[in-house]
Amino acid sequence: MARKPVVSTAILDLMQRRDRHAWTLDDLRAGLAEGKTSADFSSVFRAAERLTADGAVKKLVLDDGRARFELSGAHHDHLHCTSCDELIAVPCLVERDAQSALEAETGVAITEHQLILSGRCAKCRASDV
Amino acid sequence: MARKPVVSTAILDLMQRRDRHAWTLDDLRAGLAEGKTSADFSSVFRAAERLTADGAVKKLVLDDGRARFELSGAHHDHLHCTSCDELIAVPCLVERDAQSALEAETGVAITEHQLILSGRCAKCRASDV
DNA sequence: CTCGATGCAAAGGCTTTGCAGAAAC
DNA sequence: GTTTCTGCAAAGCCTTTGCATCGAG
Repeated sequence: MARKPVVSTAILDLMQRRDRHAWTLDDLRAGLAEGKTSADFSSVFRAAERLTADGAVKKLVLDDGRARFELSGAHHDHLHCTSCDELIAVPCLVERDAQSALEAETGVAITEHQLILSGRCAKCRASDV
Repeated sequence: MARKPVVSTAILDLMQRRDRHAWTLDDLRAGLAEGKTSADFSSVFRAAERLTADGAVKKLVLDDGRARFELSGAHHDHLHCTSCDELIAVPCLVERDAQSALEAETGVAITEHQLILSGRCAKCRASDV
């Protein structure tokens, strides 16, 4: 390495410091901009891409077509509030036995899954009527 | 209605006739082009959008950012082959009890979920090495 | 000097929209 | 004539890439 990956480091730092669970590229850029290490969008993109490849963060894409990044950790599923767009981590709800049975039946070697539950969070339901 | 929605009709017809489970907009356009009613991309887009709103088809977005459309029917989950990109319908694998418990705990009113299992299908695993 | 990291700008991929023309009633 | 559907073209939204520059070893 001929130069420290300033942006990558700042992103990890940001993600660890803040409470937010999942970040879009723009969230990350905005977050960095609030601090000392503001960065160009493409730099944020490349840093996030690299962190994903390195396994430090995980990327997931929602229906809106935008990617979200979260710190790596134990597998979990997600709850997405369709009103405020918040993404909440929840324990895995997929039946393991059924998944195994499915592999046997279909011949597909399942390597991972992504479950996104959608609804309106308590906050949003309380706020408007 | 002052005009028959030719494209919408052709799309439904196509989806019912062919074996394919999920269609991208481009798949639909190509499929129509093979038949008599080829249509412009925007027309396909609007027809699919309308069919989705009417509940005739369901739309889902994969990690690649492209939307797929499938005929409406009983809820099911999906198995996505990362090699050949095929999308296979499979029975729902989400634990209902756990989902209910989650609603109670989080206060989120869950309206739907989308589960996509990823892996390589038997065909793809057999074809290379 | 060398190599990776960054910024700027432009290109890509897919979706979405504006507008005028065409078809059905 | 009125209404809705279509095609064409253009704009949008995010993501991705090319290229020159910069900075640390």
